[in-house]
Order: sequence, then structure tokens, then C-alpha cells
Amino acid sequence: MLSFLRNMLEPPWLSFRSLISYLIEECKNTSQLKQIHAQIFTSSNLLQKDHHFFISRLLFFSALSGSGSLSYATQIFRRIKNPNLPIYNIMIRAYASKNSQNHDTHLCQALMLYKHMLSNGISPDSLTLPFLVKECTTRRAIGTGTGIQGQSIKLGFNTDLFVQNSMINFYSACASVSSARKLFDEMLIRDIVSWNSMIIGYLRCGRLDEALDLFRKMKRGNIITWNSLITGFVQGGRPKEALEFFHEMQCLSGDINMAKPDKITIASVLSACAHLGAIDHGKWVHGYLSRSGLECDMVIGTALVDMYGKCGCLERAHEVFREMPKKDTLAWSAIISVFALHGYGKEAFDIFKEMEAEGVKPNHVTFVGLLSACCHSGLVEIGRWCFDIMKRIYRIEPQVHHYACMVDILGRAGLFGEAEELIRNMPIEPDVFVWGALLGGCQMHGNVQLGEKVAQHLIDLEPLNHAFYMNLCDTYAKAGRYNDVQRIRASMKEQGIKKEIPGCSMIEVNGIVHEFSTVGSPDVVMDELVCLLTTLRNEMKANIVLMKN
DNA sequence: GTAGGGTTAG
Repeated sequence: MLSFLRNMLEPPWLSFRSLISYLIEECKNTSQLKQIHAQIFTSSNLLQKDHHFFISRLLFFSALSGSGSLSYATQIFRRIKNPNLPIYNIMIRAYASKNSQNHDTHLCQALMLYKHMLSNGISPDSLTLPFLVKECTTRRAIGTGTGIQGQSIKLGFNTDLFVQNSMINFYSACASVSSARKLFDEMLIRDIVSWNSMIIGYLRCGRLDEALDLFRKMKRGNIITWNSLITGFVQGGRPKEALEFFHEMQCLSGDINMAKPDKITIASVLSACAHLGAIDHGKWVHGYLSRSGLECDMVIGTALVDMYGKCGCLERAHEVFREMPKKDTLAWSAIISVFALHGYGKEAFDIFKEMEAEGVKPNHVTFVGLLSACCHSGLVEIGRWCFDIMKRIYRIEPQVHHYACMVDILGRAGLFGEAEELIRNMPIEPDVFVWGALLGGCQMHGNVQLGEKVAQHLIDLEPLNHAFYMNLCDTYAKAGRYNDVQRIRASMKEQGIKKEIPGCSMIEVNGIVHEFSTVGSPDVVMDELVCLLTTLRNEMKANIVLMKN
């Protein structure tokens, strides 16, 4: 490459700047970069004159491209006598966006660089501040972010579109969405990023209707708007509307300016299908993916595994998983959870062994999957072992949902002493799910004595949650104490506690997702379901009679 | 330059 570089130094049609820039961009690794770096240093005076320019190109590649190295960039940076603004911006951006394990250190370094730059008499430009604000958003550094806003006002950048957009994003993600809205309303000029940042802000905090309201007011959304709405509605518990957005996208696809679904759309829509159990939609999206020529990457593969698994197609989920060329922790965790969900405890652990053999490190989600596998398959001893190795071997500190799973395993097995001891020794505060799991066990085994105590505790935590009263009623019923059932029901009535939101399930019939619950369900679906349930009940009764005989 | 994706119990 060096000889090529020497040969190219003279052509009149190619400037040094563009030649070196081209070569830097073509670098595949730090070692090639070092060769060019050396060449710049040993080249003619002409090159030396433009030293800052070449160094900033080198830094840009080394600090920000995937095949560079931040530590090499830092080494170069430390040897620069008087770094200029573009050089500082590259380094601040690199430190602020690097996915380091030690986030706080890097944020500190980004801010230290910023202070260093100011002390060298260099003022930031409109690029510097958004890098810092983005970093504060990722790290949820509220104090620092607010401080940077103060700086931006002082320096007169508070009307810069990029600064304003990054501040909207910062406030909506870290502090308050209403402060973000205030900034948004005060803006004289807004671009698509301003609108998207505000919509995403509302989606993030579950204010879906306000997000929707803003979306309907904006001129035209781009792919990020649509994808954000789909994901936001899935995560906000309204997956049916997420599918409707996708449908709207399809209907508008005739418009040349309409955003075309991309990989992110597919992943989000598959997640919506998984939440709804909408297998026909899911299959259609899978087909669409193949037809569209979009690459089925690891994220989509995982979403497909999850969708097929949650829609009841264990085999298809497994098949998709096997066909995935690369699998990360999330992909392995997804298939483990699918086996767990279907009650295949042993198979979930077989997959786990395979994952370990492949050298993929499990995370806390993997262990939720494994513990729930134990729970659904009644594997008490394996559950205890799993909980132990998670802490001891994998150094993963159990979170509150791991405790909830473990209590569930023990409670279902009627091991109340052990479950209570586990809760007593928890290093974190047990939440309603942990106590709820214990109450579930009491309900199952008719353990009135403990059930009363646990239910009372849960009622103290959430006095208006009807579920705990109902669980207590069921515990009494299981023990044959019907007077107590009546007493609790009367007490609920007296306090005005009722089941406000009816338990709701969804089923897809001929490609249409129907919601059904104890109040208001589509008649066709209910008729079919009642018919099926009657048949099943009669068959079960017949089998019991046969078994008794 | 600032905005978007998959896995977590009950």
C-alpha cells in the first residue's frame, strides 16, 4: 500500500487530501492505519502543512469506525500539540458514544475533554453539544444534561435545531416529557427529528394517545416514525393497534414518498404478532420478509423464534432457530423460554448445555427462561441448582423476577418453609410478584394459614388490586371454608373493589384477531369456544369414568 | 451531528 501511496503522490488530478482520505477509509484495521499514519509523518512539508486535516481523518476512522480502535485514537490525540475544534469534536463524540463497559468513565472523559477544550480557548460549535447531550441521555445523567442545556443557552446554541432536538430527547427520556413538550412547543422551526423525538418521548412513558395525536398532526412520518409507533404500541400493551399501523403502512405503499417497511419494522411487527398470538399474521410477515429480499438477521431470527413459540408452534420456532447462522445470548434465551413456555423443562436445559458448549454466555434473561422451565415442569431440585449456579458460577446476581420464579417453583411444590426463608433472606425488597407467587402456592395447596398472612401483606401493598382478594377467596374455597369466601366478597363489595378490567384473551380466527373476555366478546368466537369447551369437558368426563372402571 | 429493532413471571 505504501508504494502505491508514493506512486500516487504526484498526479495532478488527485489532491493529497482526497487521496489520504480515500486510503484511510479503505483501511481494514488499525495496523493498516498505522502505516498511513507513519507515511503522513515522513512525507513532504506539503503534507505537514495540512497536518490537522490528516490527523482528524485518521482520528475519525480510528475512533468512530467499527474497524478502528479508540485506544489508538487516544494515543494519537495525546500527541497533538494544539488540537482544533474538529479534532475535539471527534474525540468527544467517540468517548460519548463508545459502548464501553465503564460508561461513567467514558462520560467523564467526554466531559473532561470538553472542559479541556474550553480551557484551551476553543468554543464548541453546534456539533459538540448534541454529542454530549446524547451521552447524558444514554447514561440518564440528569444533572449533567441540565448543566449542558445551561451552557447551550450561555453560548447561544439553544436555538440550534440539532441542540434542541437532542435536548427534547434528553428531557423526554430522563427528566420529564412535559419539559420536552415545552421545548418542542417553543421551537420556531421543527424538522422530522423534532417530531419523532417528541413522539418517541410520549411512547417511552406510555402516553400512547398523546404520541398518536402528535403523529396525526405531523405532515408525513418517515420510517423511524412508523417503526417507533409500532414498537411503542407493542411495548405499551396495545399490540393490536401496532398491527393496524403496519396495515396502514401497506395501504399507503402506493405513495412514492411513503416509508417502506425495513428490518426494524419486521422485527417490531413480529413482536406484535407474538403478543397477540396472531399466527396467521406472523406467517404472512415471515413470507413478506422472504419476498421483500430483506436480510433475516439475528434480531429478526430471534423475533421469529419468539413469535412462533408464543403462537404455539414450538417445532417451527425450533426450526427457525436451527436455521439461524449466528446466535447470540438473546437468541438462545428466546428458544429456552419457548421450550419453557411449552412445558419442556428437560429440553430447555439441553439447549442451555448446547449454548454453553457453543461458548455463548448466558445472562439474567436466560436464567428467567430456565427457572420458568423448572416452574412449568415442576423441576424443584433442578430449580434450586439453577438458582445456585446462576450466582456462584455465572456471577449473575438474582433480580426480583428470579426470586419470583424460585418462590413460584417452591410454592407450587408446597415447600412453604423454604419459600418463606428464601423471601426472608432476599437482599432486595420482595415485590408483589414474589409475594403473589407465594400466594399462588397457598391457593393451589389450600394453605389458609399462610395464605391469609401473605394476602394481607399484598393488600397492604396494593389495597385496590382485586386479584389478591380473589386469590384469598380461592384459597378459602380450596380448604372448603366457604363462609370466609362470602366474608371476603362482602368486604370487597363494601370497599367498592371490583374487577374493573375484565381478564381478556385474544385468538386469531381466519386471520382476524378477536379479543374475548367475560364481558363483550364476538359472538361467533364465543359460540365456537363454548362448543369446543363443552366437547372437551364431556370427553374428559368420559375418560374419568373409563379410568375409574 | 440529533430520532427507531429481538429474548424476562404472573
